[in-house]
Amino acid sequence: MERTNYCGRINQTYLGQDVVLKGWVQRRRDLGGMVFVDLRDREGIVQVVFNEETNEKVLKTAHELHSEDVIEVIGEVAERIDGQKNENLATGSIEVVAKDLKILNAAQTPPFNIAHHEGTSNDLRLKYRYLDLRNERMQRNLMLRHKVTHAIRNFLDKHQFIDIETPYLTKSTPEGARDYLVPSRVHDGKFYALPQSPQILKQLLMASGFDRYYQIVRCFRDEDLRGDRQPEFTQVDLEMSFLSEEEIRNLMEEMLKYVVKQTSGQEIKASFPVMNYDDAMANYGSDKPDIRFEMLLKDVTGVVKNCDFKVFSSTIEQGGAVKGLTVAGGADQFTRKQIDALQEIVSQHGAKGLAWLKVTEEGFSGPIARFFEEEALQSSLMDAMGAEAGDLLLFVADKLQVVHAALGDLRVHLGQMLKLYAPDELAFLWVVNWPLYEYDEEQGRFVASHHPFTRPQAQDIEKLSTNPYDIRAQAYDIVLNGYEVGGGSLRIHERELQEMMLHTLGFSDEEMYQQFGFLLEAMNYGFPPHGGIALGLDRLVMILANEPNIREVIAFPKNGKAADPLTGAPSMVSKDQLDELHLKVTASKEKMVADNVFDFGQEDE
RNA sequence: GGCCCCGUAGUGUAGCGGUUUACCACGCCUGCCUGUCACGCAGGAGAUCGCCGGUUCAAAUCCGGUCGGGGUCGCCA
Repeated sequence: MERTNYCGRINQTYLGQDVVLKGWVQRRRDLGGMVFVDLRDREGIVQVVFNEETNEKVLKTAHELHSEDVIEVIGEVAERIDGQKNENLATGSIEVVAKDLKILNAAQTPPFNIAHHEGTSNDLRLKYRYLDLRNERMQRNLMLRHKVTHAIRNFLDKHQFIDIETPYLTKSTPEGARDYLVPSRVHDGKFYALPQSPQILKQLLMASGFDRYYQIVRCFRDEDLRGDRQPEFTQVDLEMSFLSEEEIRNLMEEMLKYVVKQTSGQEIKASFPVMNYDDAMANYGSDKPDIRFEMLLKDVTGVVKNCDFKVFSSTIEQGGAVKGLTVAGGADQFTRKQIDALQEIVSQHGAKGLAWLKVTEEGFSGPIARFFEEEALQSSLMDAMGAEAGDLLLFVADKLQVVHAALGDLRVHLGQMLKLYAPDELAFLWVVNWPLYEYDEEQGRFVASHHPFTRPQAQDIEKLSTNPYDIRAQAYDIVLNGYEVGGGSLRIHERELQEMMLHTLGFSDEEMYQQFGFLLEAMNYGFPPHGGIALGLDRLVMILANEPNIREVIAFPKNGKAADPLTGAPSMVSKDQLDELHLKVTASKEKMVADNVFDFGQEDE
């Protein structure tokens, strides 16, 4: 029989009608003379009733049902009498009285509780991902993801964007993340690289005159994973010709508001705040500030420069800085032990310690209070920190970079710990005026802070040869709730400027032509002014879904070691395969076998 | 690569040198039960305490190593 309805979609309008349902047994409640089954499909759950009056034979089969059996039920939709309705269930006011039951496929007992997978190890969930994805939360997340991409495509189509695919087998380029390499059978000893992003190709599409391009595209980076980073991830990749930075930002803002409206129903009216990179670093200690709450970093370097607390004064003497956070009302909230736990957070970022003061009506208290007894010092410190009685003051003294990293992270932790924002709040902002270059101490050279095709700000171009560190880029990041969900820039479209840029990055002429010759050459043939942005789709969906980890919005993610416990990838390959690819593996066989921990398909019987 | 945390029945956990025959809950199996909804009741099975080594009269418990997982710093233009 053909299915007539989704379980979760049955409601009062079907009363008295016969329905054919197909789904999974979420739960059986067997009362002997009657059986209740919670039947589940992608749209939800409905209660099915089996009893002797309707069909004795069917009741007998119902006694044998197990969790996750796939069944077909034919029955009549009936209203539940008062007192039997279930308020916690969307379909709780009705039930399906079964007339017929067919077991389409019986199931083994699942290896973990599918409906309540909280606390189940990540590894087990990934190994049986197809079961984990039956969980309501996972179904909801993947459907949300679908709605987000659907809304994006819808919006971009309306705005004349053209979806164009770019190759996955492409050329390895220096700069940036490590590439995933793909060996070539046809070309001895040569490799393709999977794209870290389609950056150059989308620029070339601008040269071709497509004017507005987009692609929802997989990107690959062979770097260590994090909660918000997977080795393969999805970008909403866009490029536009003839638009200014502001025009691009406005369009993206409109798109993001549209996406939020379409998926969560939330209407964001105000325009996104635009913050200078320098201000973000100074006030939030981060280039992706979470502006759902205040608690700004306060600079007290000038105030404590000459104080008797040597940790402060000598750090400043050596060129460092002292900054702090004011935790409003925190004096009574935090025990000594809890403050020690905060210390752990800052030390992860290289800070040597976390100094603290509690502000009381009588002045400061705490282990370093004795250094701040002088009244003038006390009041100027209070002023600088914006503090009042009852507050907790936390300080880090170190190199400015360390201070920012430590306090920036501490701030985020405190915001979370003290619940300083609503759980479903969405706080977008733009971070602009990025430095074009950063100095990489390890490599002893400048590296592009965005990428080598980023356009310097017009007034700074002359500094390319004199003072690269001082150049600002026409680059912009879109930040949401403390996550970088996208970044873009205006690009260089003039050959001469692009060559200057690459020279500053340390490229010789030869290296430059070898790596990027095709791009430079394209710039000879009428390359339009252009710019673009790439949004991290996984992160965006993660935040909209209110999930703490990007894995929860990806159907088949990798684990922390970039492996897939479900399929067992990556795995060893045969010698024949290697030979054909002209490859020789030098890793020890023992190590590889030991590393191959995945076993499956083996029954224990 | 560094640092931190975790590995005990199918799942989640308790136990942290000897009163242990390794606790509890869920799940599983058997039986009973006609209005349950994480149904209930009675009974039952299920664990070489990740692995290797050491300390000890005695190790799930302490120590070292190793493997696996998670987080984080580095890394991620």
